[in-house]
Amino acid sequence: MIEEIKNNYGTLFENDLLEEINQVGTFKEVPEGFELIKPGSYIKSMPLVLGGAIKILREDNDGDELLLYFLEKGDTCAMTLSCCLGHHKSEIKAIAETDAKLIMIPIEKMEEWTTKYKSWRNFVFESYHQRLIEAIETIDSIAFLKMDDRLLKYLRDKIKVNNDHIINNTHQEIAYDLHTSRVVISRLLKKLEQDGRVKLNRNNIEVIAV
Amino acid sequence: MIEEIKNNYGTLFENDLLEEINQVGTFKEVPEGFELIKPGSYIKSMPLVLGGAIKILREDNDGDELLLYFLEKGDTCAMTLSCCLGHHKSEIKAIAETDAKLIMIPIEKMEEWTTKYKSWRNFVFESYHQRLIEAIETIDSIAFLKMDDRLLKYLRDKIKVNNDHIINNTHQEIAYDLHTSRVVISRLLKKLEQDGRVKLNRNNIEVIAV
DNA sequence: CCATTACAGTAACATTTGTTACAGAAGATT
DNA sequence: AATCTTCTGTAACAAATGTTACTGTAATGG
Repeated sequence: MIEEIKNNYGTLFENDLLEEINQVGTFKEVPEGFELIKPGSYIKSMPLVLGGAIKILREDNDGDELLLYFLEKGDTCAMTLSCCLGHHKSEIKAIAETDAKLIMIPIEKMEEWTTKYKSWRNFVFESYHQRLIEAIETIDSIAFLKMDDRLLKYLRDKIKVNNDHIINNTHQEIAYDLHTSRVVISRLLKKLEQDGRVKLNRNNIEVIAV
Repeated sequence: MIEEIKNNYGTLFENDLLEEINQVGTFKEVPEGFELIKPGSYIKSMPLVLGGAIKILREDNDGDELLLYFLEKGDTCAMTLSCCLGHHKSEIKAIAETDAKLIMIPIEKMEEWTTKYKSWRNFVFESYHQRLIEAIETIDSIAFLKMDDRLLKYLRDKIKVNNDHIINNTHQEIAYDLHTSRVVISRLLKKLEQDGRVKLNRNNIEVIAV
């Protein structure tokens, strides 16, 4: 495992810390679609992403969803962080977007390392900063963009995290992520196809230019 | 000054730290409407709020605005924090919502204290957590609520931070904060007045029940 | 006091987004 | 092959929000 940790975090953390992560962390491999965090649950360990992508969603009381952002390798979930450190409940839902590899760090260690390792502290601060910025970018999208541009941004993000120009999702699934209706997405995708920017198939969207 | 610091942060910080804040912090009093942070600027000191309220806004490239959240006494601005610690540019705009009292902490001290004081570290983590949650609540509002409910939430927040049931703003100003048009706000406020929930005057909204 | 400006009210209309309903095609199941 | 289910396309319509234009009235400044 140590090799994979070094690949992703080697430049960030000192050797002592890498060694500790290797000692106390639990390696975890999850399949696409696996629910890592349920809203309202308490979290006892924090994931460091080694590979694959994790989708972070917000869910309202009616069960309506909205995609907040994706985590990729080298990332960690700031919400989980703060839930662990502050002993708050989870405010979000996390689903494996692709098959993913993680290391789970027990919450006691996180607190210990915060005191012990400057690099860990910086990592935690930097993670918070990144997530706050991503949350604000999400706000930008919803507040300032119309649905057509939000869809384009979504397609771009999907391509990036999946590293593939083919998006294997139904229109309904996309509608959930963007918190709109299936018909709206179908309508906009059709428009994009007419403009030659995507090619639509069943369960599958081939992105040509977004 | 030390008394005011103790009033707001006495339970949070140990005496040594309070003393240091008193030593190195600069007391600052700003009038309502004062622009504390411009988007895109670099920030060299971090504000701790002693009194009054600060409004944190997001601005897009066209100059369109959206209210993110308010800071009150005992709060600090997580975006500023992370800008300082990570030496990033400001992503937001901060305006004094009311006359406000602040202590400005030089950025070098912040980093020093992060190593030195556990209470400071926890404060910083807790601030990040709060701001992340507020950002997510803002996302909830925009994504899941219609404009009428967003307006109600806005009125409630205003009452809270100003500690006054009279809101001294024009419809246009409210429209800016919620990123919509003046006509829409006038329309919705009129509806609220007809329902007996507010009383409308020039430059001034008397909130009865929201 | 008069002229000017800022603010609020309202109507008419455009646009965007959401909803309902239905049809046909693609897969899956038996 | 016949049936069933899921996914997509489309039309028609409804609701929410945004835009333009014009009004009257309150406040302001000479």
